[in-house]
Amino acid sequence: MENSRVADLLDEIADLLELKGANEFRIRSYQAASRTVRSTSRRLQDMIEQGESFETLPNVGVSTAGKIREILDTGTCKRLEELRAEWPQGLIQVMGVEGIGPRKAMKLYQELGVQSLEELQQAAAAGRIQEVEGFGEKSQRQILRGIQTLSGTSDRILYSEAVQQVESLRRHLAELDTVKQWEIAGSYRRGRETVGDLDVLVLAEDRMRAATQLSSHKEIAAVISQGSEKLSVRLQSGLQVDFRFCDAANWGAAVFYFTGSKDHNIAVRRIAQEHDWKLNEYGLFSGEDRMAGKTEQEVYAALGLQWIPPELREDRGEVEAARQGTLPVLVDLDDIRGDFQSHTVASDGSHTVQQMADAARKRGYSYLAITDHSKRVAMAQGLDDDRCLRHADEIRSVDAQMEDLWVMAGIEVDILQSGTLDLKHKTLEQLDWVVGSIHYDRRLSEDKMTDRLLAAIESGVIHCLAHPLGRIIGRREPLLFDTARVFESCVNNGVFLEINAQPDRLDLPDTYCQDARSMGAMFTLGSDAHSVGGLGWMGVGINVARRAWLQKEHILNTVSVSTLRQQLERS
DNA sequence: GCCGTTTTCGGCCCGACTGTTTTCAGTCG
Repeated sequence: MENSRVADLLDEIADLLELKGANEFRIRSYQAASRTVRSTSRRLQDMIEQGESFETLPNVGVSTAGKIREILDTGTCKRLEELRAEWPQGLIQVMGVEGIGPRKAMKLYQELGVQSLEELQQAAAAGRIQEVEGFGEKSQRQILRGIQTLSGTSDRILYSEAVQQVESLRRHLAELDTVKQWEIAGSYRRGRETVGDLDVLVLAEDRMRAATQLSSHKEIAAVISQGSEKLSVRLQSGLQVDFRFCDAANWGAAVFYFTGSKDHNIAVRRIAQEHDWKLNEYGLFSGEDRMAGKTEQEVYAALGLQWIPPELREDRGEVEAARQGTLPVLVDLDDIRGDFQSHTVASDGSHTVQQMADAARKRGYSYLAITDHSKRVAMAQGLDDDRCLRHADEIRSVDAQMEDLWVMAGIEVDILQSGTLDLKHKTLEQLDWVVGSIHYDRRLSEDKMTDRLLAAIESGVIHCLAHPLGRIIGRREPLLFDTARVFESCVNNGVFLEINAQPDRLDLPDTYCQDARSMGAMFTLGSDAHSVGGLGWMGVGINVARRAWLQKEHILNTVSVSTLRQQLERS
């Protein structure tokens, strides 16, 4: 079982306890354990096999360690089953709607018998919600909106979660003697922020035997269909995986075809049609003759195209660029020399400045910006002016000990409702790196929100606008503001736009980056790591940058430390 | 339920907004 699945079950325990009105610290404790499990780079299964105790993990004590072991052994645990028996399963989904927490979910359950999202939707549509004490017309409207947001993405999982499923598949596939070659295609290969299912191409001579071996994967909950071309299964996590069998002769064509996107395929096929050729998953054909199909390169080349990186395959001009030989050289993870957003125990991170710095150096970075929260983010124990400056001193003393890493004294300062910043300019001016971001007062009119952002950008003290949209994928809508004006102001004021690499943020998203880039914007990548493991999210951020056609020269993280110092001195 | 100890139990995440009320509960980050 994968870490993410264990984390899901711990979260479910926390949710059910919350519904019950259990001790909030106990709830938080399960959530903390879940976060640890989710973000740790060690596989729990591996830890068991190597005889290591889960109690060595932060936020995991005797009790939770026992439950994790139980979950790994049996797929669930007694405590969870007890809690599940107490309340309707659907109430957790109801709690997932923005604006509905445990109390409201319980109230609606008790007053209206709402046990599921569907029943919530019906109750809201019928106007019954606003009749309940404590609710009104606005709550009812917000609930309908919230359900819509949820249903838009509920059938897709985050890319980062898919990565874990793929890792598990990878280990299984590596052990099968029937599988000669395999590749994950689809939106996963294109690096999309969410993934609906996995398309796995498999090269095997004996397909029947391969199918049997594939089906033996421990993570499979059910086989949906099985034939000579395709095996479809559903994993325990709910994710569907389609294995498609190919031959060596059409391998490239199949990889091309199943990587998509649909629109990209159509655009490429149109070129084949111009020549009276036919392009499908079995190859490029002139009449009955297969002209190409072994590799993707061969297929593209036969059509007079450069090979197109999967991240660009969205029919956003890449086919024309490939035809003219003008595809961009996309930024790569290897180009990244540092990270511009990270947190420590000074606010809501779980590691110290020293630990974060050591981890950054281990990754081969030349610089790491420590950007803890400012005081407005009270729940994170954000820093006031005094603490901010003292923290900067601490960062600099760590920096002085590091030979080949610049630990940048920074802050993530909140942009308040008025557009002023949460800390004094005099304070911010003493720091190496200032990112500005919005966490509160999210529901302003578009005009007010735009003015608020412009004020911050024009303040002259922020280097970077962090997670500009403030969205959480599938859960929180983006802030409403005039993106063109904001991007333009960033360009004019030399303020970088962040691509926040938190897997559920990925903010700015690719299409916004493309728009901003066309206006001349420059970017930073920030893992927004809240622990040493979190630095690893950089790779997910790179996907976004690549999908946005960004090159090395558009991204500050690719410059050397000396160039970075020069650039920051000038600005 | 975890953590860090003053090693056996107290502290842990708190401030502000929203929508509902008429003084505040619930939610959010």
